[in-house]
Amino acid sequence: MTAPSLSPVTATNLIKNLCRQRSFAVARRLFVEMPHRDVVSWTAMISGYASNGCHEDALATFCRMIASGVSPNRYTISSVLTSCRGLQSCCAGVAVHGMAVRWGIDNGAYVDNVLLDLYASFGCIGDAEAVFKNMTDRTVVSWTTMIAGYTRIGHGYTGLLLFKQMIQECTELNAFTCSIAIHACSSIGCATIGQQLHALALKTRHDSSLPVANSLLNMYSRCMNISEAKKFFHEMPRKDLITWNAMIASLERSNSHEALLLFLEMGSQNMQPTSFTFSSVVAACANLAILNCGRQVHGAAIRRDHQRNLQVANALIDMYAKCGSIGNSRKVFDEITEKDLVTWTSLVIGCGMNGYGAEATEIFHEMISSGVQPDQVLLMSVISACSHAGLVDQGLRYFSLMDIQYNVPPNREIYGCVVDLLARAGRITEAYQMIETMPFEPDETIWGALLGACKMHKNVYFGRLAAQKIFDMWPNESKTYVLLSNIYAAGRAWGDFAEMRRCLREQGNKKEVGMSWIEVRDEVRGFASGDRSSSPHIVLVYQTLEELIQQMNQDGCESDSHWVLHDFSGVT
DNA sequence: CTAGGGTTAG
Repeated sequence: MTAPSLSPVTATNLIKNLCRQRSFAVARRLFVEMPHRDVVSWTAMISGYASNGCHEDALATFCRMIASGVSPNRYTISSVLTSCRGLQSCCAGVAVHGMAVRWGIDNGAYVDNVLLDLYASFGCIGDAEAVFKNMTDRTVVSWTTMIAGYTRIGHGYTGLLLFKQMIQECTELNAFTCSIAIHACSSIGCATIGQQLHALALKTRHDSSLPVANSLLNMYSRCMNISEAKKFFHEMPRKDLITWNAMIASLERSNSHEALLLFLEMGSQNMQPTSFTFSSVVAACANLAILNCGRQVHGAAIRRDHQRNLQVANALIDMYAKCGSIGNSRKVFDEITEKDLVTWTSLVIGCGMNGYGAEATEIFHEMISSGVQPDQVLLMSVISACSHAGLVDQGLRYFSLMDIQYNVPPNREIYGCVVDLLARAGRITEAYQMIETMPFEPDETIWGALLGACKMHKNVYFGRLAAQKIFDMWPNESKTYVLLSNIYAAGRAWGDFAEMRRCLREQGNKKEVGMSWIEVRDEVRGFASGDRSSSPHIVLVYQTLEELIQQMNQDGCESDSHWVLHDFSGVT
């Protein structure tokens, strides 16, 4: 059958179905061969493209329609606005909005609802708000779009206020709105509202919707403790991939070992892991620094062709770096064709933490030459890499250039990093002056960096000062007492040392022992400093340590073992 | 011929 013999209605339906099957070429030929193309057939073609992700084609078809003298209607406008949003083109969206106003077709809830989403997703929440206020026929979609828009830009609380207003105005509540409201609640971490929303979901029976249940699971893991989330997960009558991914992602943040166990269980339930799953599981391996396991997960990702997913690849760079296998980080990095800022930052951080400061700066410059705009996280990583590699002056140069050359204003974290850079290098006075003159209130991490450096460089004067500041902010932080007492010990200020130890004992503030672990063949072995009973091979370990220290001393390196004794006496 | 939802990373 050829196009001319089809009725316009049949041809339109056919175009719609062909687009849904992604047979765009056939749909287009059918459209072109239609003897008479009215606004409905043009719109069918545009919306066929728009609702199947071909936004450029939708926009181009819209332009041809205008050029051929056919006026759009509200259906056309809402389809083409969908594509403007899909192309992330605020300009195109504003232009189409303007045309709609000129043609007098900007009314109607459908057009307004797309406009809301368009403005909200470009962060122009004020424009969205203006459209919303002028709407005479707000639907539940309008409310939901606004709540989602506010949540996306980090104003979850405003979103929840709108939700409350919506309920009061008796707008029907559906599962869409329910899940986005719960999401808004997770984003601000409010457990009380979260429980109220759970009750509301139960009352309205929307809890049986999987998206609602999944956002409740996410809410429990972000607003309450992980055991609540686990309980909810196990009690869910139905679970889909998103359910498993959400649970694994939340375990990755709290207990990476359990995340790996759940990943295995997911496989035994015949759920196929997605890129989401792999990025969480790779991150879990990174947290545990277990290289062998990480390589196996990498292999599993390759077998399922998820290693090309950018988030997975970025997680792999981080994982290899944290496992000390920076060469593999580089390999993964080199294979990524479309790198984003996180890709570059992951490698810079990886180099920095492995002591490759020069390489970190090289990669940074490579990124700048390729035209990517850096942000505060990246500049902090570069300065931190310089700090850890002892490239003090280079780090200071990046700091002084960041505002004028890279258009990145330094934030408090970056000032903290520079304080650390100076203090670590023994330039304690300069570090202190930096704290005093910076445009931010120093927090306990900044004073902590100074205090740590004072310990390293045995500076009693500034150590006492930094510790005092931290006591003012965190009176019960036993770590501070330990650090300061060690500084006193180093300065032979034994009276002060004894006083600090007395405070520590009086406080009775028992600190958890810092554990470390190492992967030996297929096993992970944990150990703590001073622990002489955790392994049958511990005698051999200490013998080897002694030999290393002797070797270091022979080579002219001063070993600093007396700190170890002070650090762990009194802290259990 | 038209609109809104749940899970990932530095």
